Amino acid sequence: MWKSVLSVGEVARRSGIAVSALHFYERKGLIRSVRTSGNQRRYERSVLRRIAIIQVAQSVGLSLEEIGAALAGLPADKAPSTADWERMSAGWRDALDARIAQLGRLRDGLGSCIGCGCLSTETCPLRNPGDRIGRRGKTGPRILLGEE
Amino acid sequence: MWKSVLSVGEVARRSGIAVSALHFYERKGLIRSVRTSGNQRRYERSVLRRIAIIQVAQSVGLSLEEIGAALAGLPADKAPSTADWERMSAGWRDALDARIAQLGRLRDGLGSCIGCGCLSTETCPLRNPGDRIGRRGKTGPRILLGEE
DNA sequence: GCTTGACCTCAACTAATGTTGAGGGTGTAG
DNA sequence: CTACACCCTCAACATTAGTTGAGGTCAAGC
Repeated sequence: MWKSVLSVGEVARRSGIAVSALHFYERKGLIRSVRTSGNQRRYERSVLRRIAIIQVAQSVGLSLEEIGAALAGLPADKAPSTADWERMSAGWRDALDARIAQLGRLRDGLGSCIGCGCLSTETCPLRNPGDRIGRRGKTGPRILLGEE
Repeated sequence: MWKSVLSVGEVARRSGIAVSALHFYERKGLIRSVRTSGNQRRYERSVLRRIAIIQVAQSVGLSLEEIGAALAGLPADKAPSTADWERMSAGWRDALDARIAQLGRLRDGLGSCIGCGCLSTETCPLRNPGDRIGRRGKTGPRILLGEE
């Protein structure tokens, strides 16, 4: 017999995400589960795809909130369509491009300042890059992408 | 008369760093001050250079702890030598290069997967990049650079 | 000498992304 | 039917990088 639903432990093993993190994602609304009569979580297989997307998006540098927003636009308990995935990943690729360009500018500035050591507030390109690392809010983790 | 020392407010204005953050950096050992008879902080002018370095290093993606370690190797209350700066910034540029390359691989994977939507755990390059974003510890903010 | 703005410390709070542990229920193989 | 692995909730903790506020002090101009 083929299992059509998965327990939280099975999802954890298959996805490499800790059970506690799966609970957390569920609280945040990123994934959903149904419950057995005994209140245990059971997941559709499509949750694995959803988790895969979450992992990729995290490695791109998105916050869970942003990922949740992106995920909210697609079917909750079916695998996303190719078009859905295409739209999301294309946007992320663009964001990555922007981030890469930004880091490139930073590196070039660093290169041109090596040996100069000026760090002049006025003239040093490193001091006035015009694009410091973006943040969400004033505190918390730095994110990888500039503001969009 | 030319001021040889600066109050915390002056440093804040000149560096663009909040007073509370300067206190914080001091607690973390990144910067130092002397005190007046009335217990107020007074900074050597060289602290501005040090803060500039901190800002650049943060925009490169280093944690304050890493920055502190790098800063620990150079004179506490003199401006760092050109050689000091050269050594630090060269290392950071290399780290940036590595990070840029990593993001490039991620973007390429994203590009090749757009329209495929596979995300197969086995075969999808996005799922097995071999270089997810580095972290310090298991929790806390993502950092921008891979492990070194 | 007094007022006003700048400064002091310390504790508590923020935010994101989870983990850990206590205390107790579930499900299934034998 | 019983043991044992697995699952549940909820609260507290960890980490980074700070901010905010309360309660009190310092310094400088008038």
